[in-house]
Amino acid sequence: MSSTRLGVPLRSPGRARLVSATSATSSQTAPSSPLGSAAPAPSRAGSGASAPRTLHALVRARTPDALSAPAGSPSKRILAPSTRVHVLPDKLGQAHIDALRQLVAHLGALNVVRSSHTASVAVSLDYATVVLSEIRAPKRAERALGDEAESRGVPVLHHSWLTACLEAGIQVPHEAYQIYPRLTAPAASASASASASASALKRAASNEPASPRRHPEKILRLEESGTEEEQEQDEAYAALRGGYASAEEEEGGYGSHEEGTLPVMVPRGIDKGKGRALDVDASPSRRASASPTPPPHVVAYEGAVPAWQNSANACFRPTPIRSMFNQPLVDELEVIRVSRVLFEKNGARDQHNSAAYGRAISAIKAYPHPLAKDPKKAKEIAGVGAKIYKAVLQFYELGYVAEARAIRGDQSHAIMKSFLDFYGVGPAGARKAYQQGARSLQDLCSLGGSYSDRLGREECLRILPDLLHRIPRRECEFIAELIHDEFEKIHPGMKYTICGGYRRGKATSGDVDVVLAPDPEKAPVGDLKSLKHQTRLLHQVLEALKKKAVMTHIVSVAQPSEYYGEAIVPHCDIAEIVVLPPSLPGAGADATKRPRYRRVDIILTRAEVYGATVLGWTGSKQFEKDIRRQARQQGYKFHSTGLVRLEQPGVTLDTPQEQDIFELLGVPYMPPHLRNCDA
DNA sequence: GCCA
DNA sequence: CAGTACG
DNA sequence: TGGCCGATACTG
Repeated sequence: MSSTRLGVPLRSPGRARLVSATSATSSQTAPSSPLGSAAPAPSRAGSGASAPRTLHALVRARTPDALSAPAGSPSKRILAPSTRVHVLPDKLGQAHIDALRQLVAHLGALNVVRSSHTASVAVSLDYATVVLSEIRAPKRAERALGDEAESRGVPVLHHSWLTACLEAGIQVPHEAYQIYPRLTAPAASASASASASASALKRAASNEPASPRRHPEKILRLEESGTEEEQEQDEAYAALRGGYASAEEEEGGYGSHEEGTLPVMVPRGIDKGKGRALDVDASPSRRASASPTPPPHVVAYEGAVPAWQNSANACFRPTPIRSMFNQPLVDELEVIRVSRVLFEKNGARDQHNSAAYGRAISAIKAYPHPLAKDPKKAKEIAGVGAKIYKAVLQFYELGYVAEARAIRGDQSHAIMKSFLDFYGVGPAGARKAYQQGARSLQDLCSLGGSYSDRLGREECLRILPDLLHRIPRRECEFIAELIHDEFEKIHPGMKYTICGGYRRGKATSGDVDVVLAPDPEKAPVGDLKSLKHQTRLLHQVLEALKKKAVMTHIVSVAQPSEYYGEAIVPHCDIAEIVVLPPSLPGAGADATKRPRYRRVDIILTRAEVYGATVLGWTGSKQFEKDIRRQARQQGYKFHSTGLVRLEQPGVTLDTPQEQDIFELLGVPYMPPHLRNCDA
């Protein structure tokens, strides 16, 4: 392993691929894979004569091509893709079993099929999240399951649950169909319709209510990293109350952050009162010292806040950090979205499924009325279609969305979701790692690590846990100042903005995004003479940061293309690095606490496109996607190196300020605090 | 999954 | 090329 | 029914 620590090679150690890592641990692979275990439904029995006519008829009637469609690309996704179904053969004819399996696949779930070699029922039950049967007697079901499965608590449902889901067009709660374990509340007979016993379902579900405070995935965290999340939630709840949160200091040594004092922003569509929002701009002159007075990094935004409008485009809708009205619903749908991300394949339209959820979630988050009062209003929200509308109704009828609840209860989902938090691990990597038996950070690192397999296991375990911790605002500012100072030494007269979640007002950030450019206002040196100078400047600063032992790793330094066809186009110079900041000045007694490694993005751009770069790095993700869509629609293309007209590619328009871009695109200026369009 |  | 990152 | 952010950029 090349010494990546302190001796930072300008060749990046890279964001390593988990996939390509050492293939050591495969011992525990077998029974834990959610994917590898599933076998496609047998397709031969398409016209099984002895199969119950009703079932086949149902499938055929609603989706003519369902039976011929390959398992794995369901035409309707009604069950969570993480649903793994085992069909108990008892009392069911083979044709009936096959039909059920096809229905399972059709609904988007996976069949768990016991291989003929391992005749053990227990083994295949190990994969299953649900068992289907014709049996109606709990005692018989228990016997059929065997000891091991029983201890795992996989519920046995009557198979009519499947057709109920198909009919409803959405996954329905399974309490009414559950045979074993027997529910305390007398569940309706298996054939009863789900809606008939809605109140019973409510009771049955009450032991697992949809609550925004549930964090099942926390189990996986290495350290006690819950506090930051809670901090952020406290802030959110304070915002909901319209009050102030007293943010307890958790990140000792770095002073307290004060985002609890952010006032609630009320879009004019809700309250006729004059919209007043805040902008966050880090400028060295407004450095935070103590915090009796308003937080210095928060600058009032005095302009008018755009009113809510029912646009399918997030950039037209003011969206605060948390919805004051519908956040629990947003959180519920987000669970489903993440599961779609984890399971989406590359080939099908699957890949846009999660994006559709993302847009709907964003639209609901921005919706300025409580849907609880009138859930039917949801179908009028642009971005909410037939399917998600059903989910909304279900949420207010039952208190949860059945699919989301099922996902929450799925341990494999929780684990894979937690893998996504690691740098360099995406959906494919998370799936693969899980499949190979990884269940923890340690496992992940020994599989090859997310962030650099050159780091090796030890280094990996040393750095990655730190990177999971979110960064308080105060420290974001401190780090940005360190970096800006280095730029000033080499090229005086630079301005900078801390972008990302920080700029959107979040209490903590996953990393620090610093956008810098020569400031024409105050530059004694003036603008950089050329893009080459710009690139060189960045490298000089990196060198300096390395010397000072502030920067410990270079993740990557972008070498963007200089050409666009014939034309030379301007680019941003981007460095993704890891820093180990010295303790904050004034940390006092708490200075004993060791600092953490932090991810930092340094973006060096030109004054003429400063607005575009800041806009592009402020987010949120959904906001960026949608403002780009809007740009397309208006005959432009936008990205963080500038705005260009489609007719004249190669000519980058001057956009020194964010407002310039909003204006050109016909979008009302949205202050950063209202661009929180992701769940 | 949603929409032009 | 797929996978991932970056908002 | 086609398109969904970026003529992103990097790694293996």
